[in-house]
Amino acid sequence: MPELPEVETVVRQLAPLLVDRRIRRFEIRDRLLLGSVPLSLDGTGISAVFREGKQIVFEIAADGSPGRRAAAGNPVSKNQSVLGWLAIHLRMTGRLLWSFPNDSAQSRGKTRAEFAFEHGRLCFVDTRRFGTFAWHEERSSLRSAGVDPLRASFRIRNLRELIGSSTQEIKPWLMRQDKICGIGNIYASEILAEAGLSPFLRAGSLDRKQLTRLHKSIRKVLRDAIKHCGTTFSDFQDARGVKGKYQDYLRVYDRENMPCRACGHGITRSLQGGRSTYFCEQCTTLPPGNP
DNA sequence: GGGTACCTGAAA
DNA sequence: TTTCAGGTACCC
Repeated sequence: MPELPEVETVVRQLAPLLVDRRIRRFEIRDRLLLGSVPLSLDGTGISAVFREGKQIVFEIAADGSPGRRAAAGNPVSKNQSVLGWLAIHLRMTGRLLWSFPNDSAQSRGKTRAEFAFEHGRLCFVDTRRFGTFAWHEERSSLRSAGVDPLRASFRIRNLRELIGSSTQEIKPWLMRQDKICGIGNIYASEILAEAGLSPFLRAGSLDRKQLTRLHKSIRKVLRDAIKHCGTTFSDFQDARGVKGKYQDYLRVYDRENMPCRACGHGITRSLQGGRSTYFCEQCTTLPPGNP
């Protein structure tokens, strides 16, 4: 499910529900997750919820007493009570679903971990069981290697420096989390379609104009997707079980043989690194010798 | 770098 | 029955 926009959607919904709340009970039910959190979280508090790359992070504080709300812009992480950070990665099919005590029972599949609060519960559901929980004692160990493309400080020249003289094709390059974090298979195709660039171009071959278009498209596509609460195919749901809306706006992804929204030409599906790539042959110039 | 593996279920 | 799926870790 989740690339940057879907993770951001979940974080924005969970933060007001969870920050400064006490975890009554935290329970892991899937053996694949056992041992990932080396201490009991029962009775601890959540002092912040944020996104780091594609991870959802709960800052866990020792003092979970309610009403100890930190002043805005003054995170609890400044004081001594922070125990650590729980980083949740949803991988392909993970979901974090919130329900209030009086919500009617929803069908949500098998719950693999659950946080119980006074005012509701948060269930981690993950069909394919690829999702991970990781415990960090240092804030710095959370940081993903790649730069967050929505940070104001991410400029065209940063993109140019990251790409360098890479001979990798630009579409798989965009999905490299050690360079830019947050872009996955859907948005890599969408970003290139928005920029009018062939997914088969060598990353290091992009000229100044193409880099400018790429940089602009990365930010535009991710921001627009967040505005529409992400993309849903089969699995993604936000924290309240609602699907994203961005699939209605996709230019190319999952649209093989359907008409390009710009020129009407049929969308092509191809494979790169074993993963589907979608693009319009007419709106992009293929490098020589490519399909 | 690319291929394969992890795991489950839906669809072809 | 086979193929495919939004991610990433690990192997040459």
